[in-house]
Amino acid sequence: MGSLFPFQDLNYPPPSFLNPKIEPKIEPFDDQLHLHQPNFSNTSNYIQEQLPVPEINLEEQQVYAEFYRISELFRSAFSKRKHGELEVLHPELSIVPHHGQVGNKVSSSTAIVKKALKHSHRSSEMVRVTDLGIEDQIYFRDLVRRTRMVYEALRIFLIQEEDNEKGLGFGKRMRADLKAASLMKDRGGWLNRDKRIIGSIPGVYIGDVFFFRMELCVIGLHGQAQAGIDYVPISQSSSGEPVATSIIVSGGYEDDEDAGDVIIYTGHGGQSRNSARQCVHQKLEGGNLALERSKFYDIEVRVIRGVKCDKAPVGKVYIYDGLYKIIDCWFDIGKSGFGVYKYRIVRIANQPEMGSSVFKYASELRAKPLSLRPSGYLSLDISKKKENLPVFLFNDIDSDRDPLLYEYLAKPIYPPFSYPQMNTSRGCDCISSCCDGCLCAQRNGGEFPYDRNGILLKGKPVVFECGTSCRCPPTCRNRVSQSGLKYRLEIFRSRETGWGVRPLDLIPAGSFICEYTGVVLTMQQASIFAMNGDSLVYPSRFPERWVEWGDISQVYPDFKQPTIPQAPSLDFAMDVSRMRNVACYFSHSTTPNVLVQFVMYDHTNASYPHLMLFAMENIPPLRELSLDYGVADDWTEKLAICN
DNA sequence: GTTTCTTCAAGAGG
DNA sequence: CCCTCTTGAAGAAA
Repeated sequence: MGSLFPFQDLNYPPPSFLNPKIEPKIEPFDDQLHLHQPNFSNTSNYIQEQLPVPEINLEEQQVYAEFYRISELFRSAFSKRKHGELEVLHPELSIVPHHGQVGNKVSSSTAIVKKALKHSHRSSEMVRVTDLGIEDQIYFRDLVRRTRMVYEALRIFLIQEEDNEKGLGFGKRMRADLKAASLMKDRGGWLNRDKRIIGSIPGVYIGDVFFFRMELCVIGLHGQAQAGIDYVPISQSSSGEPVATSIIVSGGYEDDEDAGDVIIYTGHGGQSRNSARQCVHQKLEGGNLALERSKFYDIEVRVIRGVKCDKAPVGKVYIYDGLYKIIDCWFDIGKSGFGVYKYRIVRIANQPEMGSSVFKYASELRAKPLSLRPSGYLSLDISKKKENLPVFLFNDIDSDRDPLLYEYLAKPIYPPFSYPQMNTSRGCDCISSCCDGCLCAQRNGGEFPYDRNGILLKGKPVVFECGTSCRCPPTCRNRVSQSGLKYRLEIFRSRETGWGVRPLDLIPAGSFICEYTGVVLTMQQASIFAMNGDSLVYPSRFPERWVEWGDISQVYPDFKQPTIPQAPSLDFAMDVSRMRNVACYFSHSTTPNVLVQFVMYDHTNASYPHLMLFAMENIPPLRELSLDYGVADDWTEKLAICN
């Protein structure tokens, strides 16, 4: 089977960049300034009596035929098994605690992210963090991920709250991006404030995507709310010289030239108010001086690019592109005839590919896949139009064609008895779009599960979308996950994870990605099926990652993740041995970027919810998608073996 | 510690 | 779509 349980853990950066044998180093920085010799480290039981089958079309009949075929398999085997044994085969639902299990080594490095207090300014102590072991990498990735989830949850919460108070589209909007950051700062929720980190920030990977400048401040990637150059100021540097830490290249200066690996960057200042034109000479001070000093001492800077992106809330995203060095610095006359400081900034070799160029590549790939990659495609749509977007199948490393052997199943096959009997279910009576207080909102605990953009607001034990018995149109905002793919996906072959899945689009955090499909089996059916050595997925084994999504208890301690509607009993297994969809190829990770949210909409059997997959973070194009399959209780031991 | 100043934000309106 | 205005918050410097 191979691909069903891709248990190879997927933790970025990919293993080829790791060297787990090396102890983490947190180097004091000041000495290096004086030595002038920086050391840049490389960096149902099966219902016997048949219930009436609802009216179905031809295609669905074939699908049901498959269900009955499998049911028949069990019918013969079922009688030989006893209930007691079945219980044993049904493992307890286990919620894997993921935190604080990362080993003792971490404790040394956690010091650098110790929560800052409310009034504290940034520290003046400079450090460089390199050669983190894989456990530490996972730890920091998780920390950054969680911090970003809080930020995003808070931001969306503030917007929702404002909408609820003032109604849609009236008056000026509050700056939720700023407000969320400010609230987190007050609670000490910002990262990396007790040390100034030179070089890469632990837990932030090249290619990571941000929608707001303030988010860069929150995680400590770039500490300036607006200024493009962040640096350790003179007053805080032991050598009396400023040191640049990070720059943002976002096209705001007319004299910039961005060629990717090489940037001609303009210093800041000299611009008139409300205009991007130079109107006075720049001075060698502040960030300009810091960049010059960083060049002199050969110190690397982080580079973040602002890149146009229609899907982003502000038409722009910020992409972390890795470390660069300033190799040249001069004073020049700019296009407007005033003096500007210019810096030639070159990307350091042997880093993962730049996020911004991956962005560009992915957009070309969407437009003309075959001209960019003439060989390697096994299918340009493995779903054969069953999905509303093509699902690519790509393998350029070996001859494995395994995914072609399975029938593509866009929706799971539920047992007929899970569908409602005629006219027994009720839906809402909303005509255009669902409104507050309608039946469907009540089912979800009085609020809608999604925002206007279809972003999942909070993880819940189960989400009720509007269904077949509702009168609202398909465009209703409570029909997010039942509408199919919105982002293009590619199943691809990887040396690290076997078969995996990656998007061709940027997927914003909280977005619906796809459903996990297969043939739904009762536990009794499943237990027999499992004896035949076939591939089953048990929904109850997915750790409850949804509790992490939309959790703002860090800022509002009273906040509790909803426990209503009640958790489904999840008394089923999903058979993917013959029919499956793209979700089946997601890799496993203990720091996943995708979560499982149970959703009900088309049938009434609460034990058989849909397994809907949502993005837990902003997922850049071509980054592999990963799910927590809940199999890695012994993960740390496994790691030890791998190393 | 406080105040002033600058700043490659982001929203809204023209 | 681009320009301009407004509001805004952090951090550096004084």
